[in-house]
Amino acid sequence: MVSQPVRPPDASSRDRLLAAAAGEFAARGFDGAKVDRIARRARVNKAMLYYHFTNKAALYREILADLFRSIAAAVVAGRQKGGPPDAQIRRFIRTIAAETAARPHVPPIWIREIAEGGRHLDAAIVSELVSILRVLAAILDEGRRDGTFRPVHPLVIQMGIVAPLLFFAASAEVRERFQQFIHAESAEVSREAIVDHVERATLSALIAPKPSTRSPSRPPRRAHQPRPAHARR
Amino acid sequence: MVSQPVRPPDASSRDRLLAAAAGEFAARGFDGAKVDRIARRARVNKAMLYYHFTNKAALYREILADLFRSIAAAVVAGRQKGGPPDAQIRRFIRTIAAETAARPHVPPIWIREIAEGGRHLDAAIVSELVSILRVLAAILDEGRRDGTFRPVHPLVIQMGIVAPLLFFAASAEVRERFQQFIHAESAEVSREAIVDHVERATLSALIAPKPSTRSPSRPPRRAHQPRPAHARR
DNA sequence: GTCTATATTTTGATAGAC
DNA sequence: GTCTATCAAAATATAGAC
Repeated sequence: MVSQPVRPPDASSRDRLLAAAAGEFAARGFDGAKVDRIARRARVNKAMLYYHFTNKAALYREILADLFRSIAAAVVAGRQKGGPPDAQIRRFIRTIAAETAARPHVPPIWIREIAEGGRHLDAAIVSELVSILRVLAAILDEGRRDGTFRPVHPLVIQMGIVAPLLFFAASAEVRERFQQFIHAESAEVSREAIVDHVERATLSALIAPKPSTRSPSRPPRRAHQPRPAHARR
Repeated sequence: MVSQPVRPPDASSRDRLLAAAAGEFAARGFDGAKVDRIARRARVNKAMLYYHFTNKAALYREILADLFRSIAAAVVAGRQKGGPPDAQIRRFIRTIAAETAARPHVPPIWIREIAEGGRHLDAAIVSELVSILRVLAAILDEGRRDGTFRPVHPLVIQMGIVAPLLFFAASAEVRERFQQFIHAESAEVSREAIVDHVERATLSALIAPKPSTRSPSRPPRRAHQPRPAHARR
């Protein structure tokens, strides 16, 4: 049952194709990515691509699946470390940030899938995405029962966290490209600055207001309450 | 100097092409959009597209330019209404939200441009984007001199605001498509829920902490200070 | 597993009549 | 301004030898 010798038969062509494809898909999107270019980038003959993968779409789905699988795994692992809700939120944020920083092709691809209406997502992939959301929902619920968090839509919080992180990472090229126009007032932004802001913004939006304390120039509006999350199912 | 009769000579083919193209580009991206499909959607002969526009790229740039021009205009107009910094931030957020809600093709296109590294942006378009950022920077600066806001990178705040709003709007299709998988815990989210959250999160992250008050489970970390924004230029 | 053709389809773009 | 017909390039995919 030892399926393969310790060192896989050939770590080269298939893996190189995957790496090259990830880069190409990230930079150009599914339709903009060209099979010839992927092969060339991988320094592999184009026919090899069709030897290893059914077609362009299958190759893309493989990358998508792997991408979300690993992020979901990291998030789930983080959840298991437990701790107080606000610390868990911070960990959630830093996990996403770390994953996107470690693999630069993630943000553009993720972002594009959103814009694309999830046309390339299949059930397996969606289930990974869902498990990310479920972790967050669990943390939020814990915090709510705890009394530290106000009740919120997990999806809203998800977007508040994930969107800025992805945008920041994905926009590196635009920012650099038009640095000259952005002037000094906001030239380079460090990765930590974003992560910090997302942490601060998310948490302070989540923290249930102490009955006494008031924010300076206006009393905080009541949030649109989501149904208590137990309605169905 | 009355350039044209009250009713423009023909509101049809050109405008219909623009509308159809906006939809197609939003749904498929530049490379995924097909000229034939745009023409068909506009119920116009394909040759007409090339009569009105130089080529696919020019058509796309026209849409991009118009899109950012109108958002920038709305934001600048909002700025001129003045008021206390936090109210201005709220207005900024609601302006962006309103613009994206009014024109559903905006979010996907905007998002895609980020992922694309701004490959299709020309100087004119970038200048509109910059003026949006400049408005925000001005508000933030006002708030900082005011003592109500802590010093921050405008771009960080921009992303914290714009990214979730765009994501929410652009993800409508994905969310609906996989509603079944998201379970009840976070089924539909109202547009106001997001806008509310973005307001709350942004403002509470911005508000300079009253020396006395402390957030519950951990003292707020010092932000990574940006250089005071006066260094160069 | 790898490579050289090559088949096939799709797509952006234009010529030229009306 | 509008349409038909058509071209030429690009791009996905495969056959088949090694």
